[in-house]
Amino acid sequence: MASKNREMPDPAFRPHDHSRCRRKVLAAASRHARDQGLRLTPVRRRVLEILLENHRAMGAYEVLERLAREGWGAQPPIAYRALDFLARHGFVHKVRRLNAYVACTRSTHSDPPLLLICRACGRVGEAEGAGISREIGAIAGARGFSVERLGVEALGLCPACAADGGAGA
Amino acid sequence: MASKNREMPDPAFRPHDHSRCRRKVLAAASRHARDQGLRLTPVRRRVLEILLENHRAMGAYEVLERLAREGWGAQPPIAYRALDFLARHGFVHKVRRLNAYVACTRSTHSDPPLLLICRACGRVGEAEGAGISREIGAIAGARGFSVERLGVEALGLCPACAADGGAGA
DNA sequence: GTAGTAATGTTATATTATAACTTGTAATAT
DNA sequence: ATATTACAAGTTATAATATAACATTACTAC
Repeated sequence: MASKNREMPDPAFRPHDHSRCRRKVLAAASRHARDQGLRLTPVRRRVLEILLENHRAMGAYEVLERLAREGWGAQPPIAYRALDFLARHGFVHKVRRLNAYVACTRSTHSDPPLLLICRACGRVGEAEGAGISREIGAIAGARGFSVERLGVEALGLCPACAADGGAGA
Repeated sequence: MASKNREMPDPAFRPHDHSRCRRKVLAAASRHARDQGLRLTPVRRRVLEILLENHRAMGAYEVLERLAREGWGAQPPIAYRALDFLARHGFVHKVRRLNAYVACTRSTHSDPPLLLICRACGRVGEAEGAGISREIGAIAGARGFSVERLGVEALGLCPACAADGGAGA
């Protein structure tokens, strides 16, 4: 077992072999789509690839611009529909604080992650949120509230930027 | 001690003496502003009052419309500036999932709450998030990420709407 | 191959938010 | 009291984000 993710810092914040990282996620996504009977069509796949180019979140219009330059439709719904599909099925996460989208790089597309947003470099990491989710569910449940969807976003400084003094990336 | 809030369901989801609820919060806000040297000016106070009319979140333009009808400026910055001020100082919370604002009804304006958003009736409750915040801080910290701001939003059904079968309010 | 369904393309517009500058108001120092 | 300063409110304009509605194309099941 080469990696035991539980106590590893998120790769998003460390130098790593990103082209491998990207390929792995994409392959996993393809498999997941096939298994679930989801249609990971060319645009959708391309949007995922674009988001996977780095660990930053991109706005819908930024994605759209890329698509347009590559010959896809140039109207907002093109990007929004692909992003909505990807988000609905857990391939990407919507970062509400940024009105932007980031590719999910975790192995599971099920439970919602804890998003770690670096305010200096803009990179977004994901921590497993299962424990937190359970706990929040319990707190809410004690108040009679049943949680259906959960979003947890932390804004702060990633290790690298904290080392830089928090000023820049 | 009349109420021990820790294991009480949020009043937002139960019938209660709302005019008392509202007055209490407003009085506490005034006190807080005075103590902190914050200028709770007429527009700002009025915006807080408007949000306090019920436990739902309102969009900035909805607030603006109210202000305009009451003779205040009718341009977006009027509303946004008041809302930004109130949010910066914890008098209201921005509900990112809704792009809307809800008055904070907790006694403390310090730590970030866990927002409970009912998808059926639109009411928003707040649970104390201190424990959760600590835990998230720990998880992030273990990855070298230092959390500065945290947002936790749960979408689901409040007790009343769950009893209704989740269809309406 | 036809019918039904889902995805894409396109036009138009709605919604949310901010920049930049002007005018007013309140606190502070003299 | 009045000049100075700083902050708040008003105004104009526009930027950024998102969706509705409908036409066309592609895939799927029969």
